[in-house]
Amino acid sequence: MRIATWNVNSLNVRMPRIEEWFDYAQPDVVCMQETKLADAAFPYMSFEAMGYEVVHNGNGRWNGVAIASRVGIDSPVLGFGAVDHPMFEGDEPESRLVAATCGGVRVSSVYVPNGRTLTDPHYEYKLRWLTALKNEIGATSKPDEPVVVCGDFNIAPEDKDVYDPRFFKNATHTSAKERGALDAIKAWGLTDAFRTLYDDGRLYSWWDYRAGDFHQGRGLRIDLVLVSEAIVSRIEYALIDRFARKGKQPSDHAPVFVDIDTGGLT
DNA sequence: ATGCCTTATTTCATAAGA
Repeated sequence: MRIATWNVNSLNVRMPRIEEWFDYAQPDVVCMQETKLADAAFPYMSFEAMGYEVVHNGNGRWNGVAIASRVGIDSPVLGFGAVDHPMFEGDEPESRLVAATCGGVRVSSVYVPNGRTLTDPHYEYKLRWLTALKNEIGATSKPDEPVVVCGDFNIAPEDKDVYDPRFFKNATHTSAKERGALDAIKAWGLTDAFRTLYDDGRLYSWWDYRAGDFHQGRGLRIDLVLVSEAIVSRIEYALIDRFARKGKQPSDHAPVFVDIDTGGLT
């Protein structure tokens, strides 16, 4: 089973690139983030035409997460179901989490809040959100089950996941508290699947649109596929597909996918 | 080894992204 995560940065704008990518990458499950759509506006028929079912959690202009699957979508849950969602400024809950069982694997598509700066209220919100995610996973799954939590974490796990650690020292996406919150999620029983196959730096999943950052190798690895132990032993291949970051109207994120042998899981 | 910000909306300006 090929499972991917991709921050598409507007599904409307990206649909041609998404259809291109589905066609040549042939993913079985794709977790998308930043669809920037309300549920009613989601182009379900376009995905059906490609052979995918979709569950989407979106309420409009910002955020929005989805799971597209051609191996089934069972028991979908939109947002935080098992624990109170982390409210921010009294607003409606933001659309940053959706989960479903696909091909015998419990899959979550997550879009972790950006945090903005270390002194911005959104930074504390980001930390609260990560704690809520950890609690949600713990309340809905067991570590010995096949679990995949993937998405845009807005955290670079290590300095080698950052093009210039000096620039990002004590900054959002790299701070000790953020990495600690990610480590707490991993400590439940999840492993960064990409890092089981690749040790090198400069393997980024996001590059700023500005200043030719992509072409000059200035990026961050912030899109992660976290997998439980039952999945780690089944990893066959993984890749960050930089091709999808090139060309006409790309997202600023590249898709990341992991191939796992699901024989016997379903 | 590719092309020098992009997106949506409360649109000709602003907020957000990471």
